Amino acid sequence: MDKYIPQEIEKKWQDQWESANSFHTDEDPSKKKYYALEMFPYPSGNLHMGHVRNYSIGDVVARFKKMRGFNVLHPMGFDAFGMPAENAAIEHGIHPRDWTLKNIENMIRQQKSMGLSYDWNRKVETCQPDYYRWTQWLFELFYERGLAYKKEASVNWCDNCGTVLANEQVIDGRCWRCDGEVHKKNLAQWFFKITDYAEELLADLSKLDGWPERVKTMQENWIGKSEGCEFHFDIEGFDEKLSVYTTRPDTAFGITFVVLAAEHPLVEKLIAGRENESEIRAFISETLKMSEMERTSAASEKKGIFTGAFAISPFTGKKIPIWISNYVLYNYGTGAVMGVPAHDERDWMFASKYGIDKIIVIDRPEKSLKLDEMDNAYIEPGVLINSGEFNGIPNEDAKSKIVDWLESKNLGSRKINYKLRDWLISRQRYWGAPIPVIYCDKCGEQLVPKDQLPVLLPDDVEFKQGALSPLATSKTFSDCKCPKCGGHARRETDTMDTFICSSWYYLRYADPKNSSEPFEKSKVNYWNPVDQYIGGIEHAILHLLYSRFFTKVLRDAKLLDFDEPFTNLLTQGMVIKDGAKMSKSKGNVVSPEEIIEKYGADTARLFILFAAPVERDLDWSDQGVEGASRFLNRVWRILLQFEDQIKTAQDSYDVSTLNKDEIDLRRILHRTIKKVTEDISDRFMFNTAISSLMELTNAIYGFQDKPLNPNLAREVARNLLIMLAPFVPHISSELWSRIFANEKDVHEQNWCEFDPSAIVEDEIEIVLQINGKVRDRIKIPATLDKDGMEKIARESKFVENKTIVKIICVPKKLINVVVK
RNA sequence: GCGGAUGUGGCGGAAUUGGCAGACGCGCUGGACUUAGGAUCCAGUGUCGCAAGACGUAAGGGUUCAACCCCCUUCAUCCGCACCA
Repeated sequence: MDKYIPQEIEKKWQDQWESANSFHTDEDPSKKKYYALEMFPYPSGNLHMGHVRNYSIGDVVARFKKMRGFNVLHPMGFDAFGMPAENAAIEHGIHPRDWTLKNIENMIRQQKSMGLSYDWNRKVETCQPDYYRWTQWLFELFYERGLAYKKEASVNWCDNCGTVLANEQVIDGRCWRCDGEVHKKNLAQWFFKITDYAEELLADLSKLDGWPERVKTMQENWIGKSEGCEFHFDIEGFDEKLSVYTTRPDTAFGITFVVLAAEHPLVEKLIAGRENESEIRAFISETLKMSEMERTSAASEKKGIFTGAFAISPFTGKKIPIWISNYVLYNYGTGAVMGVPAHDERDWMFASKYGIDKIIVIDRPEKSLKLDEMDNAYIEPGVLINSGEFNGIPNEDAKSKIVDWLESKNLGSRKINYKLRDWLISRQRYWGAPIPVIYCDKCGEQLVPKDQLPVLLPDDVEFKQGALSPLATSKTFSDCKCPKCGGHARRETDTMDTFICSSWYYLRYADPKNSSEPFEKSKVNYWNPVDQYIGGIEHAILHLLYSRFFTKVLRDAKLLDFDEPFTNLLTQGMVIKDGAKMSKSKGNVVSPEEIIEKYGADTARLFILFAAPVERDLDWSDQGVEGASRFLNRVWRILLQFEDQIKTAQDSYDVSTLNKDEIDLRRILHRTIKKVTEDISDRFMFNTAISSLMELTNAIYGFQDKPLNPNLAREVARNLLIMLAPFVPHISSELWSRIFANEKDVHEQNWCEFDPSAIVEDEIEIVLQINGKVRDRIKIPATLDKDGMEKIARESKFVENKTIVKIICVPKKLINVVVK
């Protein structure tokens, strides 16, 4: 018997699959389609273990579904635009394109060495003109639909990256990519109007039954819907109105101050000419200097200053002092809030600090509130007091009654607010899809005509750290003709956020070579939505929210006929080692390439699928890898030991010729088929599926030194290899080709079915409990009914001399006798 | 602070509907084969106990004939959000 040498067989099978075009897919309306997709990688140059895990999971799903008869789409591509390529250009003088393409080449080589069942004919690379042409085309579609606009705004700026960032890309006040500090800057930038879809993006989360709850919760929080009302105050001595937004109109009679954000446009008017104007201005500039982080931290101190102006409460007619404070956000609601210290914790702190009045307007049901006994705002439910005609109404009911009142007096109206902001999509970088817009002095902003797309990236640019838009340094790029008047015009020199490229790639896979449109509608409607999407939790908001937005816009544009891009989402856990995420700085990185070279791809895949459930973090263990390798060697040896007998055996045979041990083995086989099938298809429990395959293998070893019916050996080998195939494709193909030499490759076989009659046992072991404690294990006929079981229990020596209170029988499981 | 998750041997983890806790793997111990073993095969391996047995799923309580699983309280760890009025 020859030895299992993965290095030899893996390459052989990879080449064979590639030359046979084994994983090529076409639309086939006669078959049920299945679209398995792993998040495409950024081409950093090398796969890391997170990729290996991601692709191993996806490959099991794709191969399994294929064996179950689905027409499977399983593509791979590269999210190829982005900063690192540009940093390489800055640091090493290599062009981002060359750097990226070289990295892609290496990563494809590594992916191929894993034996993944991708249809490589469908590869997409977002940095290629034949792809970004359609990214630009989609930008124009958004523009034409009023969903892309340019405006001057206070935006997030990362100095390191020399570009603006979307809100979603700012993590704890830092850049998602380089971790550098982000600060605010006023710039004219392009936005996508994702807020138009806020309600649908929120509401449709309920359709996503196949998504993890926590991802949906995160998106829900990010969209941040709140229902309340907006109303306005008159300002004493000014012909101005001051609007505020609140979710607590029921507390409105308790307003004792109003607070403006430092940026609020009214501030300037209100403070002009006050005797302490310079003091107020100093406060404002100090507030504006604070970083976003400091200002929005709930922990930071609430500071404020009185403007000297008064609003008039529409509820009580009283004068309400107008303050400015650092705790009011300008970009949410109206940038101004009402202060009700008795019933809001922030207002309580603020009022306490500056000696502002507090008025209780919601009273506690059990015991009346007294200000001097309170050291906190009262935010529980209660009944309105000090609220004029609304006194005595429970506060929840009062909310809508007071809004009705405001609406009837034309003072305000119901209002829904979202935390979600429009998506800032322009970037002052080179390595991205140029925004296809032309500025003409005469005709204004113009889209590049569709037949002139793509707007190609120029080569004559300078790459400099922190430089503004490298495209602006090109001699040739900016100058152009206005598509409308033909006069001199200039191009937009910003590029698009790479998240735009990745917001539609899963659609392009359906029709990757189309040169007349982004994709053919019928093809996208056949393959999409993605049936199973697999990737890391880090995209819970960013990519997954943007893709949902894109899908909805494209649906409204009638380019496709579904509402959600990803029917089922699996968020894999991280690969960690020694308790920490693998990282160069911690020195705990395990290189996939080295593992594959040493043990083979099958071992790497098997270990990573076996070591932990897919959604949980996986602790890398070199010894665990050894264990996986050991198992494959065991499979290799035991199957080849029976090779000759199996070859001469029959596929259909009379199972009544089997002896008792053989019947047991056959039972284990069919139980394993049942379990593995369920574990893969219903639960994604690959770790337990593999463990039962190990148990089956252990059971075969019981026949290592004793005769095994060749027909059964053949049945076991056939099914074991079919079940192993999605996990460890190479060794499965190799053993299959040796044992079932004149049959098609194991990956072309149908998945196995279990034989229910093989699982049935004549005699089963049940547990006898006395007062819930296990006292005995008894063998009984499987057909024995409750009465029979009870009889056995009564005759048991463990019941002797005891008074039986009750007997509980669970068929096929246990008997519990309650005694005194 | 709010929201979500997790907590089981020396370790990774099983236990699918409330019904034998610890499957499978790692590690460890012993044995076989062997010049040798870091290969392979076999056996053992939750804790205490000579044993019968008792105890045991973060801690405490509850429901139940029966609880890792359901309910209540507390703790720890991780993740997300975090002045959103």
